Amino acid sequence: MGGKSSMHDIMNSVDILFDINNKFILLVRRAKDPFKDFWALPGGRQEPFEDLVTAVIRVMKQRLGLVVKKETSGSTTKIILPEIDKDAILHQIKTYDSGSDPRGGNTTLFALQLNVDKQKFMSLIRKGDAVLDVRLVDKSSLPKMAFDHAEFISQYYSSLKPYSEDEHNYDASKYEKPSVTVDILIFTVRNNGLNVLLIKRKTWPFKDFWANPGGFVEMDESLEETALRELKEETGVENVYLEQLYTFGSPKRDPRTRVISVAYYALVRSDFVKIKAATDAADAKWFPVDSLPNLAFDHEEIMRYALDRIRNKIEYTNIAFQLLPEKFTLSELQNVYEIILGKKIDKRNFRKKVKEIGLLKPLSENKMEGAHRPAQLFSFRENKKRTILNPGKKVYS
Amino acid sequence: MGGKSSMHDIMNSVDILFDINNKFILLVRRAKDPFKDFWALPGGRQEPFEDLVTAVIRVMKQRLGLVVKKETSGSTTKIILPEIDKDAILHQIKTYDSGSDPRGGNTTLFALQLNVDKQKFMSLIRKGDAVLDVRLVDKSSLPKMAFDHAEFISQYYSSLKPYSEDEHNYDASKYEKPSVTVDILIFTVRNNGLNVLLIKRKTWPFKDFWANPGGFVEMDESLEETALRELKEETGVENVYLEQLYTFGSPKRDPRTRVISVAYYALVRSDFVKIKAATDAADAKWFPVDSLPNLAFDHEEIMRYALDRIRNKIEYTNIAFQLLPEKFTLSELQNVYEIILGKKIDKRNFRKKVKEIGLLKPLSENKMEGAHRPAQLFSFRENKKRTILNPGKKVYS
DNA sequence: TCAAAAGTGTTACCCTTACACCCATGG
DNA sequence: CCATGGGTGTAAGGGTAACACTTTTGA
Repeated sequence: MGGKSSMHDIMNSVDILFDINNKFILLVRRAKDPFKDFWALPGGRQEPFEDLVTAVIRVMKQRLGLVVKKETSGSTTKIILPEIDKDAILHQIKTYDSGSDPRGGNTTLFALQLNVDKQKFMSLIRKGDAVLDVRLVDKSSLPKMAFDHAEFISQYYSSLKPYSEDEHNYDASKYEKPSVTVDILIFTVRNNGLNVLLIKRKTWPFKDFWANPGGFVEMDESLEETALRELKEETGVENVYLEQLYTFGSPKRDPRTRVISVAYYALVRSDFVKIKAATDAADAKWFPVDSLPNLAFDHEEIMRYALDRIRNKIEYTNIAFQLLPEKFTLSELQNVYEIILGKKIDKRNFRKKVKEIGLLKPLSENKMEGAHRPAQLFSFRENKKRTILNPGKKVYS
Repeated sequence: MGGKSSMHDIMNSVDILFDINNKFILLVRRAKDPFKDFWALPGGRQEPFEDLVTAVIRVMKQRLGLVVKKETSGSTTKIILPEIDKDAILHQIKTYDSGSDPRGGNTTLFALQLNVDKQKFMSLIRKGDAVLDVRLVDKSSLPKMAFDHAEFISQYYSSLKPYSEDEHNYDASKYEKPSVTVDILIFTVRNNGLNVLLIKRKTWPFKDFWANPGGFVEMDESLEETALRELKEETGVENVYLEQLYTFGSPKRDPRTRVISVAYYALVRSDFVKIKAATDAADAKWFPVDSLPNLAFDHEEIMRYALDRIRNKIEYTNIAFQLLPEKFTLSELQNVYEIILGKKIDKRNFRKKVKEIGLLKPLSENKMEGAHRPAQLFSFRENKKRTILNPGKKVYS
């Protein structure tokens, strides 16, 4: 294992950031070198074979005279202050290595966020071991700090994961809000297959994975407007079939923060599309839906959902028309159905139904292409509302 | 500082989770005790006074023959694999204490997420020091693991990320965020009609209007959990049919602020329900859907949407069963269909279909009620998946 | 003249719908 | 004995699905 050990006595330690009312931090003034007389986060050594959490609790007692109880469930530890009937989750924030402490060993930073009356909280605190003074300090005006504690604190506040707050307070503005994005699945028929437009992510998380295009909802636009804006940014197209698919909101679906994503899907004519890689994408490409790459986030689940919806919906609506140019042949129309449904349809039955519902306007032109009989061209009558595959069914728009 | 040190030679170590294509994990088989022959995450000791990141890179080289470069900016480290032109952020996941390793010391888990060709990646790997074998293993079928590595992996995938870090320091707070609520439309069959539960608002806006129950999405609960929580708060019921309906997000739908509402609907048995007015409601009451009062916000639109969905869905799914008690008569079942569809169904045709699909289990009991012939009771067979009204149709759950 | 796609009807089967009378019970 | 809802079968009609050969063109 690694190089030979050189038998130093390495000390690990723990530091504690008491985040009080999201305003104050509890600091202690050090009685000993290194950094004698400097302010620091309360902390101390982790004894050999001692748990990190045990060390934290011991340090609270020895440095601050603070007696707490703990309650563990799974990998979560709750710290309880019985005298003031408060509790909070003990969060492990980050482990810093020896660069930050001349004594060597690693230092693991923990944080405890409490919403309490300042006086009440401080009444529980007593100057302990190796401590000259204890004080609540406003987080925006910190004194000079020992070790790298200023850096610890600034990292804590710049990347704090949301904590849950008191349930009793119903003021919406005090609640932590999730981010809301609109993801859009853009489908087209191309190269004899159903294709979807994906973009390649160029940052963490899921760097180099392919993903559905999407973006944040602006405060003054509707969800559909967001979807249309994204669609235009990615493809340049504007008048297409667009439908809300589903809203995905698992708390952990995006590792950065809570993101709720409203998924839309669009059906576009591939000959209209000019792919433009938007700013947040390294690359953009059409993929056949039956040979997709690894997708980012939960986009595989979203994709499955969309394909189900399209295949289901094409049977009782006329959405397939969105994928055809203005003038088209009956074979082209049938081809779209076959591609989306993934199965062959009988030619005579298909044509019989198409013609009997009167949704198509026969044109006098023919499409001459290839060494075979020319095909008659048709266009759509907008007003009619019956479906092709199930003419007896109602049409749901 | 704490108790007196007892001069043990404590070893800290690092473990590395290669998260490949969001599907595979790189494991090594250990050549030495402890846990000889077991599979483990690649890892190794952190030398005294060695950086955590340096230890990680050294371990990659010694255990896996993997030569990487690093690039540090701020507290973020990027790992580069020059041979295959890939890079990824090295994430510090969590520090585990000595409980997880009999040798004592803390173990810090790092993760590296890569989207690469499996073969290409493995071509960079060579069995190294103290390693019998190296393999990419599907994350869903892990072998028995050394130490607590199975636990490490499971915590990693449940996204235990103490806080988020990103090259560009992703800062969700720089965008203004909308509020997100879940509204829930609770339907039941009661008094020979389809009814919906509404609550009376007791504050501005729409004071004294009736509205669908709803509430804010908490940061750590999924949308469905929010809906279930609201449902339980309002009605006390827990095991019901619940389905996401649609997400409403017009910028002006709530006069207070931007509120995006994810609507769910539930079908409940009215005999199970005990209406409790939650704290934010002056009153809660069942209303027949064909004589609704004025509704707050855009709740009339949401209601129309829900009724469309239910009436449509009852024809090709078995959701109606949710509205019946465990034992019921065929007339009661037919009644539910007639109430929801708002039209009469032929008794003989209905019974013929119900019986021929075998979804019902005839019971030997009768229901004796009123001055007429007793009715046979039935219960549902859960396993069958054909619909009543369109037995030929597929069933969409 | 051959390959390739366009174009064209009929039939069997199954599902849906319409329809009327007897049965068992309580009052 | 009568009012009330429970319980039962058949036939017509319509939509779906299966099936094969001719037409037109370019090479």
